[in-house]
Amino acid sequence: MLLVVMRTSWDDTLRAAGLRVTLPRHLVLEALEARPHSDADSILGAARHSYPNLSAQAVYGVLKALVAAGIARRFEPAGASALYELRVGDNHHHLVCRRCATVVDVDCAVASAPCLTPSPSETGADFAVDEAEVIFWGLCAACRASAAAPDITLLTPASTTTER
Amino acid sequence: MLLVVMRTSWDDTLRAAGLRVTLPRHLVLEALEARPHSDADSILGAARHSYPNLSAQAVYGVLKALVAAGIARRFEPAGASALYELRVGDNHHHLVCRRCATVVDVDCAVASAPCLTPSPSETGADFAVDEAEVIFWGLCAACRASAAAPDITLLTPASTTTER
DNA sequence: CTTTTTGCAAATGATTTGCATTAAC
DNA sequence: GTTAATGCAAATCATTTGCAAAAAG
Repeated sequence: MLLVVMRTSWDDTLRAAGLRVTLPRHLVLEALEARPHSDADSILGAARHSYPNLSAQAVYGVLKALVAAGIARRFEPAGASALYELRVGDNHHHLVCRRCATVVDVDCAVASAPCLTPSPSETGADFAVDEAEVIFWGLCAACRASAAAPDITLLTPASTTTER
Repeated sequence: MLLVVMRTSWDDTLRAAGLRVTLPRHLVLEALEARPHSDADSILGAARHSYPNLSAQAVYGVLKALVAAGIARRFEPAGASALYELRVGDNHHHLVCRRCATVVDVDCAVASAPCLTPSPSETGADFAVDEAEVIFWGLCAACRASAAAPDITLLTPASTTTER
């Protein structure tokens, strides 16, 4: 294996989680730090710059391990490939541009125990909610500006090929 | 094609949307009415009871047409297969049980123009939000009762095979 | 009769799985 | 030395696509 300088706090994060420190893991974490909301494929691409032999399955494996360890979070806004991010446990949500698919973080609008109260009274079902996943769909400023072009594929919840 | 009685309001709904009235479409609508939050496969199974020759692609095609026409809504909570429902345009959200995957509708907690305001002030990004997709994760009453069993696969946002 | 839908088969794309090899601790 | 991770190839699964035959209006 290549001899590379890999000594950041991420290594400690991995150890703290009981995970072995490996180059693939280090690179995936670095890629995610540089570009939050990346999918497995772009992480692979980024990591391969410094480690060409890295396999796709290794990336999937690393991501699964990170998510299981609570180091990373996985979400799947557009239905196609899943996205990952390292901001974990702060109950933030996402803003997704229907045109360019850009994802932006948004802190939860509500104060403390945010969206964890789905109008309990109205809810006929007795659920113990522990997490609220929120995705705001819309158009970012840039796309709104150049929104002239008609017949462009827009994103909708859990879909990739919807015409509007 | 089989000769079947298919004369409900759904036919008018289809016509109103400019879609031709066909048995497959009628059956898919019926299946969705009987069991909201179904995936393509269970819809296929239900529809085949009265029309054994129905193909999976036909169901996908019908569902896509219904969604495009605004008659059905598609969402994908657990990452695996997409779910469909006929409640459209009422901005309601979903409660999903991590254990049994049951999906329950919840009316939006906020009053009128609900979750369409992702703390505009805090949001650095200038987005024009037009829809908020909310999924509440938790455990339903039944699953909480029998929650004794350890090491059971629990669902998490956009994932199907996560151990907890 | 014209156009939309279906049915069938094959193709895609993201992600997972099995297994031998290799690197971490 | 053990055990956990990686690399490689093959396998899954939901969903889509291409095209000819059948049905709707």
